[in-house]
Amino acid sequence: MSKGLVLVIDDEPQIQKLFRVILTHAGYSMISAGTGREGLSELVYKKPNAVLLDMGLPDMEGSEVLLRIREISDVAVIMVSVRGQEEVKVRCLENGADDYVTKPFSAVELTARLQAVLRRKTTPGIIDEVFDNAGLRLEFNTRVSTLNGQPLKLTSIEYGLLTLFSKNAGRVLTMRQILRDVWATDNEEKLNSVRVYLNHLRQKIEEDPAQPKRIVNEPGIGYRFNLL
Amino acid sequence: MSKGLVLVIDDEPQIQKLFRVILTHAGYSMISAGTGREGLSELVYKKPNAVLLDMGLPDMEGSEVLLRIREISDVAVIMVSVRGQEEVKVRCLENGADDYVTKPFSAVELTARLQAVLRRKTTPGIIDEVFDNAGLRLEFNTRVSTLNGQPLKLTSIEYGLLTLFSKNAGRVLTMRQILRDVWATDNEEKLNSVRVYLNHLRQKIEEDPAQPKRIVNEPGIGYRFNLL
DNA sequence: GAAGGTATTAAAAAAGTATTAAAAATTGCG
DNA sequence: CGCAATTTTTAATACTTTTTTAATACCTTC
Repeated sequence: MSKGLVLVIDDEPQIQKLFRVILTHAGYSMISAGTGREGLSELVYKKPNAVLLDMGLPDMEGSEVLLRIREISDVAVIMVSVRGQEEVKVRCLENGADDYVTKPFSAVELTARLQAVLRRKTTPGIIDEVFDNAGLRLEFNTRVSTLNGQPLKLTSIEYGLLTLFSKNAGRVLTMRQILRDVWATDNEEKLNSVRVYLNHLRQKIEEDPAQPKRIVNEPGIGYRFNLL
Repeated sequence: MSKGLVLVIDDEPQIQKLFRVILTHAGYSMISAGTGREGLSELVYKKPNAVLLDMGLPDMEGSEVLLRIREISDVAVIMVSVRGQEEVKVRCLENGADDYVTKPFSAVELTARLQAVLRRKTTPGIIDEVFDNAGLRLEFNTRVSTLNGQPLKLTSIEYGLLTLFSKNAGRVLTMRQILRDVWATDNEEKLNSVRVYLNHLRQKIEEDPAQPKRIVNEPGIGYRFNLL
């Protein structure tokens, strides 16, 4: 029994082959498309559970394909890009991509991201009343937070930040997304504030704040909140 | 088999008739009295399970009758009043009335109140009308509050605040929620009043008002009422 | 080892809260 | 009705905490 159907949109045959090996080995079924146009068509007719979308396609930009996908579907999309091009990744994440992987990537990394993204998409219970992971607990209705049973004293912004993170655990949030959600602004002058507060939060919830395991930076993109 | 005997004290024959229809239909037996004096007499000799007491009687004030009743009996008493007269209702509740209905009322409303009151009176185990925590006690029916057994003298607003808090123990209430519930307004100019009253309440219910343990502030949000 | 982004820290600024007292409004009572 | 007592509001000031700002140090990658 397949774990799900994955559509790979990539024009390089070797990469296609690589994906096929990894995905089938991990228990997924895979269909492929070599162009953005073809990919969109496959999306409509085969209704895959997830899409792996290469940024560099012959007929159109990956980010353009993403926009078209989002016009018609809420399917899980993982962008596949080469190193660099951070601005593009950021734009894609803000335009609704669920995650991204950078070539070269390992099989473990890819399947882990895929699994995480699928779980988030298919579990409707993310509107949960409590977040609880490895000793960190948030009760959203009472606004109580604890770490290993001890009360966590959080300021209003710290709480907002942690709430945003916990509701998007495993995914990368761009600085802009954080600013918009917590500060309700697009004003880039507040970027420093985000960093200061991430520091505060790390001091409070990381075992070793100098070696953060939960709130990790994705250089040039933003931050990822990991489940432990 | 009757659900119980109800004494109606009211001087208007039509109202008497109305009560009789409603009560007998709901399965109660009913006796009536047209004056306060007559009502008290009936109470002594017939020992009803509940009394419906009209506020406007020819010989004496309803509140006066209530006081006389309470001198000799613990019977369930529901006051019947016309709309308005809030102060009178409050005073009656403080003087031991179990509930009140406002004319005009529906049959459903009356029988529901009656049933609730009788259940409370006859099953002492039901304490959902009481808040009790670490020496602080509120009886919502009678509007009586005590701290370590000593009567707490609360003003109307103080009582409203404390009721709101006790019914939302453990969760943060925003200033706006407090304003809406206790002051019935969204007018932000009243924010200071909330602070002044929180101060009053703390003086009355906190062991050390300078180091409040029950009513704690969540800066930027509002206040949390903690159970001890 | 320069450049770009990131982390850390401390102090300044802003926002929010506590407390007090007196004025205004309301209520209870003769 | 009108006085006295109480409750509620207003306002001023002191105080605390949060948030921002800004300067400096730190990594990583090329």
